[in-house]
Amino acid sequence: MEKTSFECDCEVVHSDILEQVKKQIPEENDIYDLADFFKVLGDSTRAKIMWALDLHEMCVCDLAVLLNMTKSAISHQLSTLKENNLVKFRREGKMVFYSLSDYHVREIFEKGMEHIKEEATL
Amino acid sequence: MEKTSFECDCEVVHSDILEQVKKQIPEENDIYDLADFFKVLGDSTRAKIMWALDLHEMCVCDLAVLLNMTKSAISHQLSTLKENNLVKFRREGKMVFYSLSDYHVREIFEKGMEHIKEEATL
DNA sequence: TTGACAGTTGAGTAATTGTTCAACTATAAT
DNA sequence: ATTATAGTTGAACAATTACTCAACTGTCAA
Repeated sequence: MEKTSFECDCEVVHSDILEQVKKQIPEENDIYDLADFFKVLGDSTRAKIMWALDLHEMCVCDLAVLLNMTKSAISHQLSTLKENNLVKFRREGKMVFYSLSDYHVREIFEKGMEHIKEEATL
Repeated sequence: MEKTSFECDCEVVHSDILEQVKKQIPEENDIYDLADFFKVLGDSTRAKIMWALDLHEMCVCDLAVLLNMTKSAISHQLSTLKENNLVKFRREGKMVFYSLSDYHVREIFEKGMEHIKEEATL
């Protein structure tokens, strides 16, 4: 344990552990991007949309009926998902069909659900 | 395509797809819990803490120095992580050491990072 | 018992965010 | 061209939330 004088209100830390962790922890930007990625999945409306699109491509109206929300609300959330490259879309006449753009997402959702289910049994 | 009269502002939907998706989509509560889980990971401070704890157990001061934040701010976020069963802790004298409580989290973080890295090459 | 430090907690504040509303664009049909 | 419907977009509002600050508890040492 060593004295320190950082901007935080701490006086004693385990500097050996700190050094080790500083070396191995991912870059600031990568962690930031990762947190942003999880933040996008961390809204129940977007999570429902993602699950639905994982099962089948759907148009905005389909999603609006499924979630019992307005087209506008769905479209806003699809826009967020689009910005984060989680969904892709194709236009067919007046309709726009959305689907998942990345296979990782399914795996992440499944792992997350495992965690949820396991926690429920504690 | 069929006429509908839901509370949303849609008139025509693909009812066959809707029926299929409704049958397969997870329960409302499970999706809600999952979104909450991702929401917890979706903050850069908490994401940094989780990465750090994945590398080594650390006390509050260690984390405060590592992230250059106050003990209070760290403690609040640890509290959130605790509530969501993502970290566990042990007291040793005046210090409290935190560590990850669930092996799923590491896998989920790694999958998420894969997604980020892949996206960066697009 | 008193002082020092690690950590927690609750209230308050500033910033973020999900939805609504209204106006808009795009496509197709008459 | 006009009308109708699918979808998008920006502003505004309400709700959430991350951090600060100050006061607090818990543990150890003298």
